[in-house]
Amino acid sequence: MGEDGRHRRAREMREERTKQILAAGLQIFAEQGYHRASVADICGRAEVARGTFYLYYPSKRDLFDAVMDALIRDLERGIRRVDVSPGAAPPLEQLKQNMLWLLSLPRARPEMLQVLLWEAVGVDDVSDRKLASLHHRMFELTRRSLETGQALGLVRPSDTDVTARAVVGAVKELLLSLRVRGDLPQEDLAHLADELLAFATRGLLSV
Amino acid sequence: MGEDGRHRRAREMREERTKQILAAGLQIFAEQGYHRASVADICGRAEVARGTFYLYYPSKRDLFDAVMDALIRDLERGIRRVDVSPGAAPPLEQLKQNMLWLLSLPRARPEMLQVLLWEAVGVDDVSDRKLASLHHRMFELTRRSLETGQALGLVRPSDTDVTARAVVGAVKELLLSLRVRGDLPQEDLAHLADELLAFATRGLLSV
Amino acid sequence: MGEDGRHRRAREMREERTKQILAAGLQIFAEQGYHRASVADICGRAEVARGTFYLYYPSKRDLFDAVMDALIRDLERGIRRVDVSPGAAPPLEQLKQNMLWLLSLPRARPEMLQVLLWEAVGVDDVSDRKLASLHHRMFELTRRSLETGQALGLVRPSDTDVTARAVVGAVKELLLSLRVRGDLPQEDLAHLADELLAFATRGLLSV
Amino acid sequence: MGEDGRHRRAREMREERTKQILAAGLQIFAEQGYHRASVADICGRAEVARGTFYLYYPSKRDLFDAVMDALIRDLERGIRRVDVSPGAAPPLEQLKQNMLWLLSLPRARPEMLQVLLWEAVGVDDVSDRKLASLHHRMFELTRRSLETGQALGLVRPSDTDVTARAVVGAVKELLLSLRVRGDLPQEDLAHLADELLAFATRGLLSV
DNA sequence: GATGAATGAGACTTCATTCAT
DNA sequence: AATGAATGAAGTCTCATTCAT
Repeated sequence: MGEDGRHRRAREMREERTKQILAAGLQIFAEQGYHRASVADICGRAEVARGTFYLYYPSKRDLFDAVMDALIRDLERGIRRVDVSPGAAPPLEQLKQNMLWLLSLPRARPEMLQVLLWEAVGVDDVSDRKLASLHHRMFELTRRSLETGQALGLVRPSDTDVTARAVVGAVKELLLSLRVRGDLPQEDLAHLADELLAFATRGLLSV
Repeated sequence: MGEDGRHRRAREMREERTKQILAAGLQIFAEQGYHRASVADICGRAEVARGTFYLYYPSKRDLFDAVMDALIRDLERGIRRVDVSPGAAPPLEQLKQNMLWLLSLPRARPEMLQVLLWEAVGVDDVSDRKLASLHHRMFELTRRSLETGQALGLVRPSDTDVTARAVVGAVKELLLSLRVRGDLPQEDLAHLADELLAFATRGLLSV
Repeated sequence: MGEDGRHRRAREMREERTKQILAAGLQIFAEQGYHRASVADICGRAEVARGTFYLYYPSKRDLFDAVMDALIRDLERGIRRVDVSPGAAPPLEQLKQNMLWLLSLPRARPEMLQVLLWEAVGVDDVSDRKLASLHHRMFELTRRSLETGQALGLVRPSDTDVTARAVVGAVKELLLSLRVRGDLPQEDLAHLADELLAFATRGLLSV
Repeated sequence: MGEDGRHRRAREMREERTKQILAAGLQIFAEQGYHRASVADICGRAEVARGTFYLYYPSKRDLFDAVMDALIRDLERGIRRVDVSPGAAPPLEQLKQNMLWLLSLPRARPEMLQVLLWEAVGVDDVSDRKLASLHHRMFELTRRSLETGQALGLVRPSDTDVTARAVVGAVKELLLSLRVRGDLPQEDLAHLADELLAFATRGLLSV
C-alpha cells in the first residue's frame, strides 16, 4: 500500500533520528559527563535543532537513560554464560573468552566504559539504580559460576558472596585502568587476561 | 596575654566554624552528590546563613575540594605500610590489619566512602585528578608490596602491574558493596577479611 | 531563494531585537545610571525575559559598552569638521552650524547627553577610557581648528592647549545645563549659539 | 569639673574618629568611586573595625554625603567674592587670584576634584542634588559678577545666563584636565590662569 | 566604645524546556 | 516534522548592615 510505504518510511526516519541523537548523546556524555554536557552540545553533535531534540526525547534525563540502557544491553549481550554441558569448551577457556571480550572494550567501545564506569556514577537515583542493577547481574552471574564450579569440585569452597565481588572488582579495575591508555596492542590483551586469570585462579602466593 | 587569649579564642572559633561547614558539606555531598547539593542546602545543614558560608570557603567548589582532601587524608592516615623488618609481625597479618581497617570504614565513615567511591566520580577535572592521584598511590603501595613479596620469595612471579590493580579493585568493590548495607556486625568483618585474603593469596581453584 | 529569504528575515529580527534591547538599556541607564539599573529593569523595559537578554548581550556590562559606543558614534557623526577650502561657507558660520546641532541634542537626544555627560562618568575603567577618548577627539578637533584659524590669521595667538579646553568646557557646560530644562523653544537655540560664539570670539570685556 | 573633662575628652575622641573615617572615606572614594569602594575598604584605610564605622556614620551613603559636604565647604571657603568697593584691588586681579587658587587644587587637593568633578557624578539623587546646588552657587556667583561688571561698564552686554555658564564650564574643564597630570610646576599655573583669563576677556579672534 | 563574625537581600547568569513559525 | 528564539526557575556569590561579646 502507498499508505503503508509512507508510514514505514516515516517510522524508519524517526528511528534513524532517534539513533542519531542517541549516538551524539553517548559521545557528549562520554566526553563531558552528564552535568557538564548541555542539550545544546548534544544537538550540535547530532546536527539537529534544539527543538528537534524534544521531538525524540522528552528530556536530557531521558536521553541519558536511553544511552545507559543501550550501553548496558550491548555490554550484557557480549557476555557468554559459561557452558558446563558435556562437549563444551573447558570452563576456564570460556572464562578467558569472556575476559578477552571485556578487555577489548576499552579499545572497541571506549565511550561505553567511560559512561558506565565513570560518568554515570552518582548522576542521580535513577542512573544509580540502573548501575546497581547491572552490577548486581554481573555479580550474580559470577557468583553462580563460582557455585557451579564448587559443585563440580573445580572451585575451592569459599564465601562466593565475597569472592564473586572480588572477581568483579578486579575486572572493573582493570577496565578502568585501560580506559585511559588509549592504544594497546591486541597481544597485550591476551597477556592481561592470562595474568588476571592466573591471579584469580591461583592467587598471589608462591608454591 | 589577654590579647593572646582573645586571638587564640577567635582562631579556635574560626576553626570550629570551618569544621562545622566542612562537616555539613560532607554530609550533604554524601547524601546528594556535588551537583544536586546547593550552597543553601549546606548552609541549612550547618545552620549558618548563606553569606557566612563564603566567609569560610571561597566557593562551593572549594568546599568540595576541602572535603575530598580531608577524606583522602583520613583514608591514607589509616593505612599502614607493611613492615618487613626483622621482628615485625608477619606480612599477612599486617595485611589483614589494613584490610580490617578498610572494611570498618563503611560502618565507621560511611560518608567517606560515599564521597570518595561514588559522588566525587566525574564531578570535574580537579576532583577526577584528586581521585586518580589517590588511586595511584593505593595502586603503587600495593604494587611495591607485591614486589617486595616477590623479592622475599613469598609472592609468585607475576605482572604486578596487573595483579596490584586486581587487588585494589577487589578491595574497592567490597567496600562499595558494604557501603549500602548500613549495618553489619563486627565479627563479619573478620570473616570478610579472611575470605578476601584467601582469595588474593590462594586464588579460586581447589588444590 | 527561500533559504536566503528565511535567513535574511532571521537576521533582521535578530538585529531588531538587538536594537530593542539596546534602546531599553539606553533608557534605563539614562534614567537610573549604570549601577542602579538592573538587568531585570532593562528586560522589563524591553519586554523580554531575563534569559533573552543574554541571547543578545553577554552581560550588563557589555550592553553598557554597546550603548556608549552607539551614542558616541551618533555624536561624532553629527559633528562636521570646519571646511576652510575656498568657496566653503565662512568658518564662523560652519562653527555655528555645529553649535546649533550640539545644542539641539538636549531636546532631540536627551538620553544621549544624560548618559555621555553624566551617568557614564566614573562607572568603571573601561567606560572612563571611552569617555576620555571621546573627549580627547573633541578636544583635538577644537585645537586643530584653532591652529588652523591662527595660521589663517583669524584667531589671535594663544596656547591652544588651554583655549581649546576652555571652548570644549563651555560647550559641555551649556549642554549639561540644558539637559535638565526639558523644554526650550527652537528659537532660543539660535540665541544660545550666538551668545556662546560671541563669548568665545570676542570675550567678555567691553570695547 | 572632672565630669566635664571626661566628657570633653570623650567628645574630642569622638570627633577625632569621625574625621579619621571621613579622611579614609575621601581617599577611598577618590580612588575607587562610590560604588566600587566597599565599607571594608574604608575601614581598612581608617584602621577601624567594620562595626566601629557604624558608630560614627549611619551608612556608607551618609559618609559619602559627609565627604561631599566637607569638600564643598572647603571649596567654597577658598573662593573670594570680587570686591568692588573703592580701594580694593582691580577686579581682574581679584579674578586671577580666584583662578590661581582653583588651579592649585589639582595639586593641593587632588581627591577633592576627583570626587567633586568625577566620582560623585551620577551616584544617586542626593549627591546629584548636592552637585547641582554647588554648581548653581558657582554659576550664580559668576553671573552676579558679570552683572556687576556690566553695571560698571567693564563687561560688554551679554546674556549672563549663557556666558556665566561658559565661564564656569571652561574652568571646570581645565581643572578636569589638570586632575590627571599629576605634577605641574607652579609657574605654569600663572600661565594657565593668564591664558584662561585672556580667553574669557578678549575671546579668540584677532584684532 | 570597639570588634568582627554573622546575616540575608539582591544581583547576575545559565540552561533545560517550550512554542510560534 | 523541524527550527531556534524565547522563557524563567534556580543557583552562586557580594556586601552593606547588625549584633553578641
